[in-house]
Amino acid sequence: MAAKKRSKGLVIPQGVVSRLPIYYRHLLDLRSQSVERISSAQFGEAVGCTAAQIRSDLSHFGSFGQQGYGYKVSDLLRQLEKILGLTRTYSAVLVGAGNLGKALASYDSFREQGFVINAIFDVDPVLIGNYHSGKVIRPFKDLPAYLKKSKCDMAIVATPKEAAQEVVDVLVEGGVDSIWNFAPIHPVVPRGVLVENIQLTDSLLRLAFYMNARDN
Amino acid sequence: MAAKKRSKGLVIPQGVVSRLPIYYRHLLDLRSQSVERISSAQFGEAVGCTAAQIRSDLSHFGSFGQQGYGYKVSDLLRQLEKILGLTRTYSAVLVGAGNLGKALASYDSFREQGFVINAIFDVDPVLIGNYHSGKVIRPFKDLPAYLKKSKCDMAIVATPKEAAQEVVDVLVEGGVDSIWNFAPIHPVVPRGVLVENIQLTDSLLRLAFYMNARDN
DNA sequence: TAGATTGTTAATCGATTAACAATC
DNA sequence: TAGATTGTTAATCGATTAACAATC
Repeated sequence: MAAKKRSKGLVIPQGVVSRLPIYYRHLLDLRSQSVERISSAQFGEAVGCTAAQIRSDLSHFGSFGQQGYGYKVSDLLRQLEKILGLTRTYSAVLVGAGNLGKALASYDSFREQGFVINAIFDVDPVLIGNYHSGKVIRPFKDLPAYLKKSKCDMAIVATPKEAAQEVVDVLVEGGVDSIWNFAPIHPVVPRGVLVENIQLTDSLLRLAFYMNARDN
Repeated sequence: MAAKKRSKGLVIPQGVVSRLPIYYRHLLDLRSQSVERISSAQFGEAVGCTAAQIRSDLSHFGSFGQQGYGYKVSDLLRQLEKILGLTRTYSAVLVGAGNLGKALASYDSFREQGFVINAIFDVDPVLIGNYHSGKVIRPFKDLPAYLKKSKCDMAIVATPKEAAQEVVDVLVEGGVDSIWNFAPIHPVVPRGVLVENIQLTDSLLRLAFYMNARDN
């Protein structure tokens, strides 16, 4: 049975993982339009891939469809929520309260998805003590003590490049094992610590590449 | 000759394009450490791929190394700047002056890379007329007129989900053919218009997936 | 020259797609 | 039941890697 593969430790290909959030988003759309069922063919059409890919991707996690019918939107949505781990909440700390950090702290859709920022840290004395989205900005030096007291499922790193590795080290030292990193580096972490990087500049450079390639 | 393939219209695989910014970033690092030469083996080691992949990726664009020596950092950097289109500047408009838009407007590394935001637009009467990073926030309804007067190489879309497609339509109508989109949709655009999406939530969901998978 | 390392070709690997028996 | 569509297997496609002749 396909779902068993997971617990056997079989890895899910990266490509599959990248598509799951797309599927999930589309299912939310379908639900909001009160669509009850969808076939893999319709689904593929909507998200821009083949029906076979939809079915094959989902089969990594189990059998969620019904022959001759397709998938029930509400069922598949519930399954994807389970797969993506959206049936619980996540407590987070944010390090870096510059413009980007502030933007992330006040981004509602994260909270709606169950990610709650419980504390904000920065080194800048000008920022420390200020309130942002209902939270006081704390001095970075208090981070280790904070992590000792408070459970923290993940950290958001939105510092400048230069500070990022040190920040990650302090977080890992404090027991944080999942990091969402916006600094333009690939932080080095011990095995077992997850890092998901958002490289804004890389994305911009890809766009520049394609602009350039088109014009040539 | 490999470089010729480009002008013949041969497409560069997505994977290659995604790695170019990583290579570029590492070369900047090397230069700042005054490293003069590097072999594909050292390079691969540093960025986490094989030597063969480095050489194969670069060979899509030409022959930049020297047998028995490797690559001269300054030369390869110059070549990558050309490939990525970083030898010119790009004029941009920003639509959406919320927290994320403001963060992007004041993100120095974009300007350093040659991307200059010339105008900021929003629909919110509270924001219109305010200044941010030296630019006045203009009413969105003035965007078409602005695009008629002013050259614009690309647009940054940092609006809520609901507004994004309409904004993209207005931009495309106004002649903008490259869009850096931060709204959580895949905008529909005519052929020939480039869209690079940054899906913050998708990235967060991938992290959640891996957290969940690890704990099971 | 001898040693090192490229650019490229061939071999391998993995991911995507097409096809179809199973079955709702 | 007949029609539709799944989950999965086999075929295809493309990307990565290993190997090596070319050569600095």
